[in-house]
Amino acid sequence: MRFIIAQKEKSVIEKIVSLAKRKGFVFQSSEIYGGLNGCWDYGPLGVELLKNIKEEWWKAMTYRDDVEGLDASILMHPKVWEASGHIANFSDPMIDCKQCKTRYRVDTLGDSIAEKKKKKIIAKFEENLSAEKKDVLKSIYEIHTELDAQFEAILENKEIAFDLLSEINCSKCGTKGQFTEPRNFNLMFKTFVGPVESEDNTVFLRPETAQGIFVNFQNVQSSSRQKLPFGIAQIGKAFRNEINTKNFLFRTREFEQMEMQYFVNPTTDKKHYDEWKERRINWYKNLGMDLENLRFHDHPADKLAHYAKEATDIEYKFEFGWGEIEGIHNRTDFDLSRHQEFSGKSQQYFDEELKEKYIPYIIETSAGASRSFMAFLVNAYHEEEVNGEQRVVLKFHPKLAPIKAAIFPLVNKDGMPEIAKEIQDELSSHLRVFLDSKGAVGRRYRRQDENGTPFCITVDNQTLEDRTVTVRERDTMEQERVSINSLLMYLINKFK
RNA sequence: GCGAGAGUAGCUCAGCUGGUAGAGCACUACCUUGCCAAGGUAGCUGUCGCGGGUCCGAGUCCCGUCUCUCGCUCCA
Repeated sequence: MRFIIAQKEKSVIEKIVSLAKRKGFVFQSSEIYGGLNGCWDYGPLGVELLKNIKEEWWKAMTYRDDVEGLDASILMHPKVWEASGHIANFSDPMIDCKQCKTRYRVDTLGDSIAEKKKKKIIAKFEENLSAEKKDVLKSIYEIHTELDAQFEAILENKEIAFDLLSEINCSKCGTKGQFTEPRNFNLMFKTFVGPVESEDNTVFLRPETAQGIFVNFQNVQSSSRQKLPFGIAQIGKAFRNEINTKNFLFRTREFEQMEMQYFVNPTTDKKHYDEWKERRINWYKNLGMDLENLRFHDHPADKLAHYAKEATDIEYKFEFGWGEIEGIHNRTDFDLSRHQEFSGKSQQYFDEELKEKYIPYIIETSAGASRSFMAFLVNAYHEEEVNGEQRVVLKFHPKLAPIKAAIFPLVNKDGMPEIAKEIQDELSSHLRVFLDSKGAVGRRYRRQDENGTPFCITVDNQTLEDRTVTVRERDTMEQERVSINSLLMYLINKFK
């Protein structure tokens, strides 16, 4: 009996990573130095695609009378992150069981241990403790008298936590004394304002753009004279020091968000939440995302984040599974209340119509620009067979395509290159176009297919007679004759 | 962070048990053809991810490290 090992089919993601590199969509960051984990650079075509995605989002979200734009600073006052809950929730000490590799949050480790067992563990732990450490323990006992609180406090104390851990069994595999030392996982990047590195001037790179909007709520509202309901939109980079990165652009440490926070009267939250859900999924649909690859994933009530009353994700079906590309949350008045509390500045809004003051509720639509980029790229990727040959084509929506049209002289003689150049000059002040005269025309079509260019304009023999060109559509590969004079309008209509 | 696999030209890869690197495509120039890629001729391209070690000699063996992919874990 012989085993035939089938050659592993390359995953779509691998194909896309290599296509992205070959065509100049995405490169690995610092590649010549071996790369930096989870960091990627957008190349010539990638930056166009990303820019187009952001532009379409910006148009859809801010070209309306109830949404204003904003571009807040990446560095913010450290108190912002205390108010937002990021400092408290973002820095849990974790331990791993070396035996079975299970990871635990140290602060919740005690929850699953029975009281009787806890007593036993502590007794054994006290027995083996050095005199010096016993003093530490004493001071803890002075503050905490309850067993559970004592247990937790010991685990929170860096000096003696490990001694207690070595008496605890892993609840999964039962092994004792195999826990790693507690390590802090702070997901925020830390840096310093000014040249001196000290605790006092520590600041964080924002882990989300939303807080920049919350703290500017009143500035924007009063300067733009907006009345509720209204929103503030922002596109910008955010940073999270993730434990590990994954899946190409999907989980990275530096990423770009497209966020809109919509401020509403608390009694109308449900209505606005539903409306924005609908608008946001339609945005993806209208830009050509396949329906079967899109879905809402509602967060069950018991899994909601600390700030949310209702939450749903718009997910795209990647090869690795459904992945969130946008979150829509009803954040209630959590954020503004917290900022009011921490800053001491009122965040209330006076509603002229109702003659009442209240802290607005916030409906948030938080889209990942980088994740959308990846979803649009994956969604556009098609392998087709044309006359027995494989054709790779990126079927971007024309609005997203990095290059809108390519211009080819059929042959490099009889004045065709000159006419092609003329057309390029005319179109290029309106659209991003590309002139290519290298190689057989069929090959040039294919090259543009891989770039996702929706239209190819060819100058041929007939052009010399009647000033018309052929326009070849990317997906159908069908051609249409258009006169050079009306070419610009013809194309512009295609991008509406 | 753990486990598995991978890293050789811009891309896809070959290189058997160690003897200082190859193919196809791409790219450049010229010729030829002329509407759905890969005709001809010539040419360019690599300290074999990085750093150590063993050896007379390392792409090949050993150790470390970085990066990517997959599976866990994590994802407020």
